[in-house]
Parts: sequence; structure tokens; C-alpha cells
Amino acid sequence: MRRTKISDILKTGEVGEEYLVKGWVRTRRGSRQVNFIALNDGSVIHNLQIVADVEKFGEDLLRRATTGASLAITGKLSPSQGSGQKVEMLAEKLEVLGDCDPNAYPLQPKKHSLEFLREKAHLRFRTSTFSAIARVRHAMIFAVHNFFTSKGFVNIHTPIITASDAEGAGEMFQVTTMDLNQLPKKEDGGIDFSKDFFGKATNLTVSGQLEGELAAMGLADIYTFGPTFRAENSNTTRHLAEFWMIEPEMAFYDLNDNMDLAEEFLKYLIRYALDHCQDDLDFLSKRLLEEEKNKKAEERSMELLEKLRFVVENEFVRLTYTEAIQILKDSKPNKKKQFKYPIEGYGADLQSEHERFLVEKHFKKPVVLTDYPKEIKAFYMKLNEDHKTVRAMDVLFPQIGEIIGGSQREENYDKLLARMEEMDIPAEEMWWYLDTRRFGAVPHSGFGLGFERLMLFVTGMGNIRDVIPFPRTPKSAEF
RNA sequence: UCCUCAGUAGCUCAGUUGGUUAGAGCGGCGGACUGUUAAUCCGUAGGUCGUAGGUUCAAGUCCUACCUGAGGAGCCA
Repeated sequence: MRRTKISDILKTGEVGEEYLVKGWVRTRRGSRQVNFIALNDGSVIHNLQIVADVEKFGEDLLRRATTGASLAITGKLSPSQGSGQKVEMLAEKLEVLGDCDPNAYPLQPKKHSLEFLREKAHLRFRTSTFSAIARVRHAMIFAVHNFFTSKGFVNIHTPIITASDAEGAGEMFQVTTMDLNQLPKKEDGGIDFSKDFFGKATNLTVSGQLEGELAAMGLADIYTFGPTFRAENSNTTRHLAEFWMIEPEMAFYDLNDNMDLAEEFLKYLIRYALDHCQDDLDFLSKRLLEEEKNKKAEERSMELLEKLRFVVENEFVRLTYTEAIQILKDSKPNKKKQFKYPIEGYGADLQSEHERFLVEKHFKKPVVLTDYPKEIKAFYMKLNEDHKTVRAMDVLFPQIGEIIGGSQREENYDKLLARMEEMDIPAEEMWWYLDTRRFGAVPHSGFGLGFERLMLFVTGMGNIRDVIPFPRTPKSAEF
């Protein structure tokens, strides 16, 4: 008999029919006469209740069905006599595929802390929370490709190893095959990278944007979706050293087109989750309520599904940096000196507390901030007429802050070169990037979406290390 | 990297102003129980109190350093 997934049994299984299921034991309980085994196979958040007659299988066999053990069971589907589930399986045949020593197995049929499970990341796929997150994550990956495919975008694999250290997006991980104990030296004492694998110093990418721009200058609409590496010593709930980023880049888009796409994209993804991940989101919502039940009412977040619907149904607020500064300057917390960093006026970089005030207190919805002072933004952003601001946009979400950062790009060769010189970006090394501004340059725009930050929002989880299977953070690269 | 907090049984935590043999719940194991739902009831085993120093007659408790984890800040996605 072929194995049937529990998700299919719960969806289309027929009472009275016989099925073969395989999975892992979550709990076993029962009396001398009958045992109840909650079996989960990862296909869905729900368990299938297996009813096993003790006399039929013998205590010795059933005793092996401990939490974590894997089983194959053949049996008839039957309406459940108990109240926790509609159907259950009356076991006819029961085979233990893999035993699981209860004294050694770390997962117990009880609540574990997320910190504990993070240390058991090799086993946490077997928990309800992490299997739900993994399924939602997959749905979001699929939805990303779906969205862009439907719009005629072409997915581009940009390089993971890069020789460019001019992207300016943060500290980089070095890539080398040289023996670190015996580094080849140049005459001046510096390291001779010409002896290295690529004949020059190389790093892991911090962004696929620059290569993405090259592709957009021929294919018009492209996107990347790949791993991204930042060697920053960041220890927060929203930073990873290795994360996944989606970077669309569009020819002929100005900043407004860019914002429209970003908003449509985020809403599409969240609606996709609502439409396709109902069971998992229901579970994650309950998990969040449970976690926050000891918090004060004003510190609790909005119920998960309500929050997701709210974002889908409301327009994002769009305003310029200058307008935001004015709002912050006149705000109560600023006047009452409640900000740790008071807003004096134009030019200040916005701190987390300011972004949170705008999003969570003032507008109470996602905010898109545009036209930042050029001094606090990257070299490639298009300079405005005022020569003070650039056509940048940051999409700010409640709780997680910046979920998207993007801009219209500077397509004017002379202006771009001038900005690079001002910001000490080595233009010679970037000849290929500058070439796009020499040959048929067009206005274009793009943005980067941190995939795990999206996952934080959609799942309601509080720590980015819990929405990626194997998080890499400073001092932590286990598994 | 900076600031704050934490590290006691497999897990979650309690441990009073430093004072005798370190506790609970859950989990494990053994038993009871005619269908359970994180089952229930009875019993039982299990701890170099993060590591290394120091103060003291006496340290889980005080001090110092380090390690690990968490939260916040910065960097950003």
C-alpha cells in the first residue's frame, strides 16, 4: 500500500477506507486496553490520532512508540469517539521504523522555550511551531517567484563570490583558499592576493543589486532571490550574518513606480499567506496570544491574522524624510524629551525609536519614507533637483522597522562618478557598473526585501533566528 | 561593538539578610486506570548550582575575569 500524507487524509480521507501513514510520535497516552498515539508527518500542523488496541499489539511494541519515535501504521479511518478530532485511525498493523530513547531525546511533549529549541535546531523541525514556520516560509518563497513571474520579471542568479568591495552595504566575509598560517606577502609586506584562487581579494556578496542593475539594462525587469552575507557584529532580533534577500531591479521605473511595486509586492505576499497557510497561521496566532498573555494590554501586538489583514487592506503612508522630521520635531515625545535622541531638525539620521513612533504611534500603519539627505544614503541613489536629497525609499513596518530599502538609481554618468568620488568609491574597479551609464542609460529603480524580516512579520515571531532553519549570527554557526 | 539581565535536575523555574543533608512542576522510569486529548492517580530515580580565581569559620547566594544566552542600541534587509 502507498503511504498517504496526513494532510491528504484530513482533507479527503474517507471513513471506512484503509490507509498507510508514516510519521513521528508526538505523544502517547492511554490505559491497559487502548493506546492513543498522536502522529505527525510534517505535511500539516495537525496530528492524526492512532488508536491501538493493547491486546492486539502487545505492551512491548506499544511501549516503543515513545515521543519522537517513527512509525508506519496501516488502519481504517473512523469517526473519532473523542472530542479533540473528527477522525482517527484504528490501527491494524503497526511497525516501529526508528526507536527514540526517551531518556536521550531532548524534545518532550510540553512547551519548550525558543532559546532551548534554537540550540536543538537539528530537531526543532519536529515541533509544531517550527514545522509551521517552515511551511509558511516555503509558501512565501513560492509566492515571491509567482508574483514576479506573473509580472514578466526574469529571475537572475547574481554571484555569491564577488571581487567588488565597493558595494558599501557593510562588513564582508573574506573568501580565500590561501593558507592563513602562511600568507604570501608582497615586497611592501602586504598580502599578495594575486596568489589567491581568483587572483584578487574576494568576498561573499552583501547585495546582488549592482549585478542586478546590469541585467535590468537588457531584460528591463529582473529580480534576484539569493543568500546575502554581512559580517557585522549585530546582535539583535532582526539581523543575521547570512540571510536571503529579494532584489527586483526595473528599467524605466521612477521612485513612484518603485514604491507602487514594493507595496503591491508586500500585499501580495501577505495575502498569499492568508489564502494558503490558514492552519499554520491559526496555530502561530494562538502561539503568539499564549506568549503575550502575561504582557500588559498596551504592550501586546495586534492579533496575527488581524494584523496581516490590516496591512493588506490599507494604503501605506508615503511621506518625505523632511516631512517626517517635521512630524517628529512637533511630536509629544520629542517635546517632552522622551526620545533618547531628540530631533533637532533636518539632517539627523532617524533612530529606531523615531521610526517606531511614526509607524506604531503616529500613522499606525506601514510607512514609506522617501527623499533622504544624500549624506546618509548610498552612492548610487539618484540625486534630487535640490542637490541635497536622494530618491531613496524605506518601507517601515511595525515591530520590525525597515523591511525594504530601495531607490531610484543615478543614471547620469557624470553625477554618479562625482558621487563616487565624494564617497571614496574606487571608480576604476567599478568600470562595468559605470559602463551601463555610458551605453544607453535609462532611468531605473529597485529595492531589497529582507526575506526573514518578511517572515518575522507574517509568522508573528519575535526573533529572526527562529524564522530561518539554521541561523548564522556572531559566535554561532552550529549545524 | 556598547548597555542591561540571566546561567541551579532532561525542560521551566524557586532558593529569603551568605549558615547544616539544594526544592517544585513538567518530563523519564515502575505501577494503577474500559477512549484518551500537554489524560489522571500512586511511587521512584535524577544535580561537580556556566567556567576559573578570590573574600569568608562558612558561598548556589558576595567580588573579579572569562564563556554562553537573551533584550535594547548602533549597522542595516
